[in-house]
Amino acid sequence: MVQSSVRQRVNRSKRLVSIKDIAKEAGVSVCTVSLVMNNKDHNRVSKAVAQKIRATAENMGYKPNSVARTLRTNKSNALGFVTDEIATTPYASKVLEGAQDAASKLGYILLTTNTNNDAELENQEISALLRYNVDGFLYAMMFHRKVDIPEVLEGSPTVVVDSEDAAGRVPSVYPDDELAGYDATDRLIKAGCRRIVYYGSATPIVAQGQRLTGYRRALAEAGIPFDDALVVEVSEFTNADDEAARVFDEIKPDGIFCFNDVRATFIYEAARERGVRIGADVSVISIDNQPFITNVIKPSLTTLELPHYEMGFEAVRQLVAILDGDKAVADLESDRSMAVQRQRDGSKTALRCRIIERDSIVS
Amino acid sequence: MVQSSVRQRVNRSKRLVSIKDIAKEAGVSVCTVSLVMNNKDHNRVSKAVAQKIRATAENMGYKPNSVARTLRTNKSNALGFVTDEIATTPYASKVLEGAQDAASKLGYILLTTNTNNDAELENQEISALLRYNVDGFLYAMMFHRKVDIPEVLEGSPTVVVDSEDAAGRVPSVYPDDELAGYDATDRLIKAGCRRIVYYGSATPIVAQGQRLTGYRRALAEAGIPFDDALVVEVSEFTNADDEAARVFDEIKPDGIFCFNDVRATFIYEAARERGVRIGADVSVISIDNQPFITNVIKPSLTTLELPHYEMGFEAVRQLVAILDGDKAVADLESDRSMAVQRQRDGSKTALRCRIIERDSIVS
DNA sequence: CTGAAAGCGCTTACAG
DNA sequence: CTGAAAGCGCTTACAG
Repeated sequence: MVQSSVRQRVNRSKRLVSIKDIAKEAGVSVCTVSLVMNNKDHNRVSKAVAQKIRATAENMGYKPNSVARTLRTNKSNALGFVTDEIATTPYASKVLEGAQDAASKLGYILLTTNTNNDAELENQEISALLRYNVDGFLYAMMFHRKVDIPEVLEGSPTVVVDSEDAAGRVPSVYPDDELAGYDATDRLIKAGCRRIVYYGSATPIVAQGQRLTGYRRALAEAGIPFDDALVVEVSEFTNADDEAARVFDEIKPDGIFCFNDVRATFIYEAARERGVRIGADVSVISIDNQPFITNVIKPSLTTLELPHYEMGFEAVRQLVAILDGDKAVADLESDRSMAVQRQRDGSKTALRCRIIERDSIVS
Repeated sequence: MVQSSVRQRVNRSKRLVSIKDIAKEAGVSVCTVSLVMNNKDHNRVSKAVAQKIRATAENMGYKPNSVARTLRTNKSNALGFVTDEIATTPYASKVLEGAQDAASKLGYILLTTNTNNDAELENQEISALLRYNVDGFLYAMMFHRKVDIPEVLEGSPTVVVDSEDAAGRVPSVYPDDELAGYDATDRLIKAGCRRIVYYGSATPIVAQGQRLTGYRRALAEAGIPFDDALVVEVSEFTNADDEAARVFDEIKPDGIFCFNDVRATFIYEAARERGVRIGADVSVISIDNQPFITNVIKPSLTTLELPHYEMGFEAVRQLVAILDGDKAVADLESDRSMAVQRQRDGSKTALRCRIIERDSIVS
């Protein structure tokens, strides 16, 4: 069936050079080699011997066998990355990228698995990773919610990504949706808006409540009274058109804060139909930063970016801190994670969303 | 720094129950247990003893230790998944999802890593996976091109995903771009179009050439003469607007086959400015199926979907076939991979792109 | 039908 | 400063 299997040499018998080969070549014992290879030779192995061992290891292209080390030490330097469903949202897979970068820098590798939102499969997959002796888990969700940590994970250090442990026990890294709501609203206020619609979500997910809270806080700070009539509950699949029409025909705001980029497209369409010019007659801001939307619609959409990459990166940082101590992660700092403001509350880490300025706000 | 580390118990000393524990409990030797656990007890262990062993294993919650097995057998049942850059294209991460599903069904796990298109980093990352004794590699690219397989991969069975090995040696799984060009053009012809523009890419990537070839084949089969003036070379970042204008003002086609959904948005914009009604006055089809584009623009865009999930799935199938033989993958069949038409040419597998019917073609 | 023994590559007390 | 020995959990000839 697969014809190429003939052509491609399957070299399973290949053995990498081992500590034993080096010991033989250098004329010492394996334990001396082990000491040197682990940099534990100070005051225990003579400089000359150590140097000779290092040289022969180099020459022979020695690479330590992680499997053997794991078996012996019960420490794999491997992390399990468990997702409910990869990439239902585009760019959510940036979480994995951030996690991979941090893991790589800290000397860890990632074993990834996908549970398809199926509890039984989830159990199986996690059990499989456990058999490979992973040191800990990233439990990564596709959007911000309260989750129950599966029982199989008990006993393994775990960090939740893009969600919060409902029980409040497992450290969780997620976007600061309250601050995002505040920042978005505040941006409109700074642009001179006084009558600001929150074109929100009809689904009571975590982000909806928190962004609304941030919206209210920004209004309060600016001395603008909160008006319930300016809060619109929108479902992408049912009332988005009608509510967008109502926003322009009845509410007539000078600023609109959209729950996400997809919802913003309905506002754009309604504005276009009415000849209302976004970025000139009315200001619009939203959350998500899906370039295929934000750059394609005219005028391009100012929006806040969810810190997917940063969540993955930060979650690994915290997990390794638990595993190996804070010193182990002290040197870890990425340019991209610099952009993130940490706001710690016990075991929870909320990451700030960066604003991406484009052309939908009146200047 | 991470305060939760205090609260969360790090249970590294925890040992899972081992074969030895079962042997002791059941009053037999470890090798007998091993035989039974691997279902190699037929005619070698008495039924009674085998059953007793199975029962105690069940009771004690025994899970075989993959690390120990790997060390002993030099077979890890782990695959390395190497990408150049995760998710520059949204939904490209579906490749990983497909790979994970197939791997899971075949009893494999995935170690994933990201090379950020950096040759040195790539080497390091692959070496790291090698130390974990992966049995083979998926070398997954983010779009269809000819790639050179890195030297470190030599000696390890490898399958290329969403690209072709330039040397033609390593099996490769990628989208059938010629057929996609044919299918898209043919769909327009079937809708009655006779003057069909190929609004293609200015960059000479593999997909561009192959889709153009498919476009020409469809025209030829329908007896429509090829006209060079109907082929437009478009860059998203420079001439897309101008060329879209030219399409309507000078070429005046009855059908437009766009290289991808992003380019289609320029056609939509130009049509709108001119009052040309897509789906009524002119038919448009494209390739990619980015729902944030295809469902949001009006009328919704008929497009061909790149088989990301299927490529990942199929690549794992082929890799495991190389590793364990065709019989090992005989039972593997996913509903989603059913949709794919296999067209084999030596070590190459081109997967057909499915058409997603929406409202941009005149009916 | 069952067990004793060796060994995969490594680390870690321990002895000298 | 260096080495002999045990052992992580498993599998695989081999002997009986």
